[in-house]
Amino acid sequence: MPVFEPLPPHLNLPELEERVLQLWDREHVFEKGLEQNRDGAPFVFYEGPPTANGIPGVHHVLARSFKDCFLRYQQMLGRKVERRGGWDTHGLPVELEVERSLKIRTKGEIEEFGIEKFNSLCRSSVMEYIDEWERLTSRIGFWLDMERAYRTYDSGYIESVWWSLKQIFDKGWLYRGYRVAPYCPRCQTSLSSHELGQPGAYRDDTPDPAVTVRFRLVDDPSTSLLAWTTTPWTLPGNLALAVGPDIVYARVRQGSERLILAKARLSMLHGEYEVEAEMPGSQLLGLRYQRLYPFLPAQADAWQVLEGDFVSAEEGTGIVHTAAVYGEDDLRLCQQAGLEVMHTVGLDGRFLPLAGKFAGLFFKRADPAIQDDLRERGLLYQEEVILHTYPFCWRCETPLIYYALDSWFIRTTAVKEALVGHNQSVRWVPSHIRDGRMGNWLESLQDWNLSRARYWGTPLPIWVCPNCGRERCVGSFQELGLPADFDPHKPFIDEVTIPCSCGDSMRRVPEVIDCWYDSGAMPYAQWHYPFENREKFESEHPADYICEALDQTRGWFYTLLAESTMLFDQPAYRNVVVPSLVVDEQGRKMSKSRGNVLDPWTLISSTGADAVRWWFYTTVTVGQEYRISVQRVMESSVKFLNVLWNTQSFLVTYANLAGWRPSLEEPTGDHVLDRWILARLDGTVAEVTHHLDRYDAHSACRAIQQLADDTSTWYLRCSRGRFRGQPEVAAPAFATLWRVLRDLALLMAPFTPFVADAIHQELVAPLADSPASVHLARFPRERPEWSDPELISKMAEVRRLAEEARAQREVAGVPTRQPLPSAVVSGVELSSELAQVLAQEINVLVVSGGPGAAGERSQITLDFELTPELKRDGLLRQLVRQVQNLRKQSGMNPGDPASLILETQSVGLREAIRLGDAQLRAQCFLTGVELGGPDGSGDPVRWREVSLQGERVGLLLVAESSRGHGSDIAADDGP
RNA sequence: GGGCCUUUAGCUCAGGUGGUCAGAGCGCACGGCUGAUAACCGUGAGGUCUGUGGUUCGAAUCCACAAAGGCCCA
Repeated sequence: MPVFEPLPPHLNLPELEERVLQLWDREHVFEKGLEQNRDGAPFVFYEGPPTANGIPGVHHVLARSFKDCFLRYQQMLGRKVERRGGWDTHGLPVELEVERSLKIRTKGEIEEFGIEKFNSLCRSSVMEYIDEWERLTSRIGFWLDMERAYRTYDSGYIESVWWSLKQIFDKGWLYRGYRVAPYCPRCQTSLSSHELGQPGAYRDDTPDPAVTVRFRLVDDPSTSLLAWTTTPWTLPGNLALAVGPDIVYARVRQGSERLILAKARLSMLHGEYEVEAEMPGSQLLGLRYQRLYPFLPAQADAWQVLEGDFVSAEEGTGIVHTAAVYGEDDLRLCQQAGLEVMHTVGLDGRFLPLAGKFAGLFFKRADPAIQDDLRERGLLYQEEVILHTYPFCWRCETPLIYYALDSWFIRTTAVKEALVGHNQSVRWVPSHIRDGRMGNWLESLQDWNLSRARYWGTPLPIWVCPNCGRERCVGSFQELGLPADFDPHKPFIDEVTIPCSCGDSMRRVPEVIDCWYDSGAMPYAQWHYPFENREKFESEHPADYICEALDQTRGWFYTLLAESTMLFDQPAYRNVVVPSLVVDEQGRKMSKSRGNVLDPWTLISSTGADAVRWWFYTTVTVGQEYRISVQRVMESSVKFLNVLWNTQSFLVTYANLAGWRPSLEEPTGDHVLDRWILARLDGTVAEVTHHLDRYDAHSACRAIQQLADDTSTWYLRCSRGRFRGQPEVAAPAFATLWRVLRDLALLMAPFTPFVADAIHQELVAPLADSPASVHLARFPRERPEWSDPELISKMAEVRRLAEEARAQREVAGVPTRQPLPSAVVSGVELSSELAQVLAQEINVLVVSGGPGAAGERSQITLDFELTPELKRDGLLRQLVRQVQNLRKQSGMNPGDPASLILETQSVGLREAIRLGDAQLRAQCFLTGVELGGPDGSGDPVRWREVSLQGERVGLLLVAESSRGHGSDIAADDGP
């Protein structure tokens, strides 16, 4: 009865993983792991909620691989690691999906359809692919508690969000204001950045008029300020001109008029001119000019030159025309100057009645009319057509208009310093994001535009009295007398009114909030804080660790930080790992239109999830792009998982053959190779721990891979003889290899949870009292008694000398199989054990030390003098090799008895066989060696003619166990 | 227009704090080893470490500028 389960000859990873999944399921390994660490110190992880209204892609596998490995690591250290899943359920993308399915495009159509029905469709749409998500999550081995997952549309979740908004409202940080947004006058809605990111939203080479306009000075109408704009339709709304205070301006005479513009832009003048004066922009401030149109009501501070930090002298005239409500800079400037801002164009994109002869004109159509008008009045200095990038509505292709809309804001700028400070305390991986992408974002922080004039979202809990204008922010359902299970979504919540102290009824504002606020609220809202779980939340916030892709910097990473700072004056997470993008083999972004999207299921079913995970960890450092393909993942898998599997397979084969059994006793490690590989193991444990504590999976995995490689290509290679030797020789080697593989499985468990557990099941499970899964075991710890840096560096030297020796053999034309009498090593002191390892590896009888100064590069010199005995040994070794080859090709297993019939004319070979008979029988598991000829069957597998040192030799191998039905053997898959 | 990242052999990528750092793997050619192996080892072809300046006794490594690609924001 073999101790270890015999292994299939080749590793079939997808199949193996399915078996491990069944084991986890059967043994409740996930639940047991949580239970086991119930009293451990919490390691808090926040799951960034995805939206399940689309199918998951390869990039989700990436993020989830990184999420998983650090959680498994911490759990193996004994920490209590809850992993509550969550779903992001609100927002415009959800609405757009439903709009598509209903084949409607505008808000009017939604309201006609009915908000209640519409929102109910949104609610189900958002969970449409939830099964798919759960299936993939489980298949890639990401352990996540999906049964208790939070959902941002749950009433309790929304109530927590309301609570938080009330905190912010009470601090005076929630206010109503204007904001300029790209707006589609046909769909009558502003577009989110998400929609602007849609392919085709921005179009290069859009032709637009570019006009240079004279603004005549009030005090001297023969002198004009020149301003340049590509949106003539905004000119009737002009309120001010802006100059840069440090830009140098010039006043020039041209014919009978004087013009003022930036000195650096004089080249745009046509015709002769004469510079009369130069001045900095600061000297122009306050200069008053005649307004172009009398449409807007007069106000004291309008139509003068103001200072604008956004003005540059690289385009136009260096003087910027400002219509307050049609540009972000414009709005800011006019508000700072205390101007009352007003629209000249309505929400339908047409000029308002106040616009005189332009009233009713669609804004784009007004361009030529306004140009004609200004030209006739002599105010147009120059006009041309330019090509530039301009945004269009991705739904209806209408050119967008930057338009100031009424909106609610959170005054994040009030806590800017705290945000910057808390961000500094976070460990970012890769580190540059902290001061780069995130740091810069915080430096140029704007107030958070919170409200959305949409339908499917958390309703903004602000009620306003139409009579007296009183505003009230509601922070709980109880305040409204609503039950806990009330559905607070539109349209239901809009029917709830509050009596106002003035006697009228307060009504809720119509807006919902930015769904990013929802996701940023998950630390507290997932626990319905502060209505429930007060202590739990307060003791576990901030999270130890989060992980999402790079695109979340200004998304979730920011909203978590912002809300946590405003509500609790804390960061929301201490460590954040940020994997970059997954792109195709050529480095291009994956997109449906390119047709280069790699389906995660295709990938996993051909390579296995562990291969994909390992590839993600090892291929590049976090932060770089992942150029993925099935082929590439496969290559990395062969390099590591396959090698490791074969190492295990070797142990299993020979341990079963020798009847060796594992025990919990420590390996004795007397042999230099055992001491060496244990020292390597110890060093690797130290290294991996060091890297994982710093959230560096890449370096940790590379160290593990190096150890696996050393185990296979040096430890095993050099130890093969011992494994086949007598029990007292073999046992320490088995014990050492077993221990290395066991600990490798532990080290790998966070990264390749399937293979690690399969190795554990194979090697460790035969022991009594072993953990039911590698994931219920503890992570290895350093063993100072194994540490031996000196031996590690000496062994590196031995490996280098072995290479040099092989190179010398090649030059001399003597194959490694031919034993040589001796080699002399100089420049390095080798112990006799190491000398023996080297001697065996390069096949010489003796390695001795020679002269050579310490410090100089070590060298080796081979002695190529052959004795008849050595020649005979070489011959015998070549014969052994041929017989072994024949055995393998015949499908025999090591240990299967066979007898050999051999035909040769060579006296030398006959002599070698006679003297080496015992060795030949032992190494090749032969029961008998006879001289004879072919059996006449002509079977090329059984009867083989080979050439040994120029002599023709015929070999016939007869398997003992299968005498009489030898064809069964020949039918095996062979070479 | 702004920010961040990347640019090292045909391909994929390593190279804390500047001084054997010019490397590994894959691929190719030739040879070798091997009863675990789709493995391993050796030799060879192939690189002005994107370019240009600078700091330094010395730079792939630090600084500046430029080019190409990617991402985010506008």
